[in-house]
Order: sequence, then C-alpha cells, then structure tokens
Amino acid sequence: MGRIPCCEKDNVKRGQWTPEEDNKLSSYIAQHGTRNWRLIPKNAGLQRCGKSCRLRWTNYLRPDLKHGQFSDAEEQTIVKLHSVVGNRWSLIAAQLPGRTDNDVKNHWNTKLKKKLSGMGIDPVTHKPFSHLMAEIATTLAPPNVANLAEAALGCFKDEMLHLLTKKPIDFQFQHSNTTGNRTATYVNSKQEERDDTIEKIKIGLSRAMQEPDMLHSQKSWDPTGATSANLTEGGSPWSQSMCAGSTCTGADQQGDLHGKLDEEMGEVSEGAKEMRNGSNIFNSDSILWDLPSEDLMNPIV
DNA sequence: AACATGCGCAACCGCTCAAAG
DNA sequence: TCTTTGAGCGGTTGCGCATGT
Repeated sequence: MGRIPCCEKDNVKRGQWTPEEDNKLSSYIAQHGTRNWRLIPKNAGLQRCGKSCRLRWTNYLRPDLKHGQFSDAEEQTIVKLHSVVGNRWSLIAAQLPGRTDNDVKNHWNTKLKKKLSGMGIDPVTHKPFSHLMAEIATTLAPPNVANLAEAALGCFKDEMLHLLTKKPIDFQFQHSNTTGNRTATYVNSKQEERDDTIEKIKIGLSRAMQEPDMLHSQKSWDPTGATSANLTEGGSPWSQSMCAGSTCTGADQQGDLHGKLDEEMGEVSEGAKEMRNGSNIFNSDSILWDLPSEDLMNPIV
C-alpha cells in the first residue's frame, strides 16, 4: 500500500551543496527534466534526498532565477501582495518572475518587515500602529481598556520606540483634483507632530475609558475627536491602503490586479478570497502606492 | 587584532493536501 | 474507502560574512 519512501534517510548527505553536486543535478535535469524527484538523486549519482534536490533546483539552480537584489518595484509588489494574501510566499513569488518563494520569504523577514515597522506600520496587519491602538481602545469595554492597552504597548514597544525616537513619518491629505481622486503627500513630520501621535493614543485610551457608550456603538472615533470615518476618508493613508482588516472601505479600483491574482492563483484559498472580498485592500485609496518609492522603501532607521 | 554581535541566505523541518495503491 | 507517500509550502535554524567594539 502507498508508495516507497523517497530516499533512505540514513544514506543521504545534508548541508551545503558543492559545485560538483550542483553540476550533477543541473546536467541531469537538463537531460531528463524534473518528472520524478525521488529518482533524480539516484539517477544523477547524488547522495541527496529528492526533497533536497528539488529545493536546490527550485531555489538556486533554475536557469530563470534572478539572484540580484530586489528592486523597489519588486519590494512594492511584495508588500502590496502581502497585505492581500499574507504569508503566501508562493503566490507572491508567482507575481515576481525569477524570484522564488524562499527568496521572497527571506527578503520579507530580513528587510521588508523591518522597513514597515520602522515606518510605524504593523507588518502583519499593514495598519499603522497608532491606528491599531485606537482600534483597541474603541473595541474594548472600559474596565479592560487599560489592561489591554498596557499589554498592547508591550507588544508594540519596539515599534513605539521607533515612533518616539526615530525619524517619524506622517501624512497629509489633499483633496486635490476635480475628479475626486485623492492623492496623498507624504512628509516627515515635525517633532511636535511626532509627540502628538503618542499623545493622541494616550488621549484616546483615556477617552475610551470615559465614554462607554461610544465603545459599544459601531461608530468609531478618533482620539483627536474625529471619527474613524474621518480616519478612513481622510486620515492615515495606511488605514486605506495597507490594512487588510475589515475596517477598510472604499471602491475597488484595483480589480485588475485582483483578477490577475485570481488567474495566477487559480484556486485561491477561501481565507484569502474572503480577505480580499471583505476588505478591498486594493481600493481606490491605495494611496501608499502613489508615494515616491524612495520614501516608501527608506527605512526610518 | 581579536572578539562579539547582527544580518542575509541557504537548507532543513514539519505540516497539509492530493494522489497512488 | 483507507493508508501511505510525494510534492509543495511556510516556518525555523544554522552557517558564513560583515560590521561594530
């Protein structure tokens, strides 16, 4: 019943591949293709597991791979797609010719996550940390707000330290043209504005504790007195373009990419579909991607 | 110059799902 | 229909190099 094992675990080499092994594998695949990974190491004269051969080929030896640095455009694509599909590296890599899921994953973990965090963006939710804090305050009943806020501040400590101590990033909106399309300008805030961000969080938490009615209504609010409708309509562009949560609203004018993604993905997971249908991450306010790439990609640190 | 620390990347691990038997 | 395995995927680890002290 079943199949025979792919390799004898005791008799396989592990660790770094040598140039000789690479040559053997490459030349064998050039002649015979990659039809059966279980047989490839045996037939190619390699003391490797088929799985190891497959990884070596797909992540390193494939002739169509790029090995250089990621371009700004590629990085933007990764961030954008990650906000839609999360850690579905193979799906993201499928949109980047010559890049593997391992490449994308490594680049995300070593570079892009830090860049986003440094910009005050939660790399998981793609929301600004200040926005997350405000959401916490609006979601919880008063007795719990303080405790959770404390816990959240602990979670976000590093990122908050960035906000407090490093070069800040702030946004200003311009309802700029007659077609109704908004554009965002992206500016480094002044020192007092940076401090103001933290103050707003503190004020928001204290207001959450003082205004229980507000907490249970659907209408959310802004610590400064504005509603979250304002946040969404004219507040932080991150809340509009980066967030993948249910708070995102707006017309979906990025349908082309959605369609393309769906075509590429074929059978997208239900979770990913729901996420996209529900949140429209690629909505009309995907302002982040109007930002100068050098600004987007420059880490604060 | 020597050591410590951090970073980037390649490889491995473990899980899931589909297919073989 | 059930069991077992292959293939693929995301998470994690470990090594080598670069940089800082």
